[in-house]
Amino acid sequence: MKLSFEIDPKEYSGPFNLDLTINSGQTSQPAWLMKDGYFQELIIVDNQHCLIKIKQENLEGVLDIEAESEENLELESIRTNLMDIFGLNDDLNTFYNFLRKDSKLKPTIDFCTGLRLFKAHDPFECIISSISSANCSIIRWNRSIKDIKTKWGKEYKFDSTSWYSFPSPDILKTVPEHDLEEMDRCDNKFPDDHSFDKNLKSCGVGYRAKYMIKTAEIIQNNIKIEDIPEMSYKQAFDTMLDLPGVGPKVADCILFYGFGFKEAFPVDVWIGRIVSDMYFKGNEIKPIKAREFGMKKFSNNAGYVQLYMFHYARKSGLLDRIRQKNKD
DNA sequence: GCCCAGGTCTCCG
DNA sequence: CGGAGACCTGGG
Repeated sequence: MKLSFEIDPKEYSGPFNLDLTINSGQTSQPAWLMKDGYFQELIIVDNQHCLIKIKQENLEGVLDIEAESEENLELESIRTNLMDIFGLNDDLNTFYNFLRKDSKLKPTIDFCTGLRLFKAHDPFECIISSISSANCSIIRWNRSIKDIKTKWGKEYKFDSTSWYSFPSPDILKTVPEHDLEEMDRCDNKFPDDHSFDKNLKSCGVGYRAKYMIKTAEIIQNNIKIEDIPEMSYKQAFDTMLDLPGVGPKVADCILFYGFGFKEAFPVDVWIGRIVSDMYFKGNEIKPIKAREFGMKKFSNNAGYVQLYMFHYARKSGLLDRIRQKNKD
């Protein structure tokens, strides 16, 4: 099934910059592939995998969307999904009024106009990729996620291009952790080239491999992912903390980028330093304190403020100054 | 070849 | 509870 439709700016409140939203380095998922002028990704709609191509000709214009799937899908389901993924239900005008009331935050608007939450299209993938992102470079964990998809995901072909879904918890919980385990499982029927590369460590995830397998198992056995959005923030946070490889920073990333909890304030070293610089005269405060500060001060806007703070710091030169200061 | 970045876990007081 | 050190890998 193939269909195309548009989303009109009248359907959402405030500006939207698709390119900025996809490429601002938000920690939920690798950026969507840019090809033939469209951002493209395989997403899940009504439990079906569906290839989305989306384009924004100009910032005031409509979004052009093409969708393709093996089964028939409701256009309205796809629209609802995309509105959710790109934060189009968030009222940016109201948010900007909030930013303008804080002299420290007001300047972020000019650097971030149209930047929205880029929400994960698959919450389980978001949980695993957030675990792989901890203590790891963006390039490395993006590559890991791609590897995991090609090794254990299901293949979908559209226009002779192959797309791979992210494997479900019941698949991921059974994958071999490292090459020795993979070898043990193959009953001495070695591959011709004697290479063992269908194990998690071969995807470059390092010591996080065991966390991911255990997390997949816990989710499969003890957690209903669809219950999480119904929980209070605190309850959801504690649920995430029980997963191995998930600390406060990763938990908040999962809650904000994966489930859309707006009161989460994920603090990595950089956000910690930015908060220290903007609100504590450069006196370095501990990440856990920065988190408490952000949640209290920004409440339901905390997630978005974090997003805007980081992008602003990158573009305004603040981040470079902080970097320089930390070298001395 | 060596050192560094980057959150979480584990261990120790 | 708070602090210190280990953890895996890619890049400079």
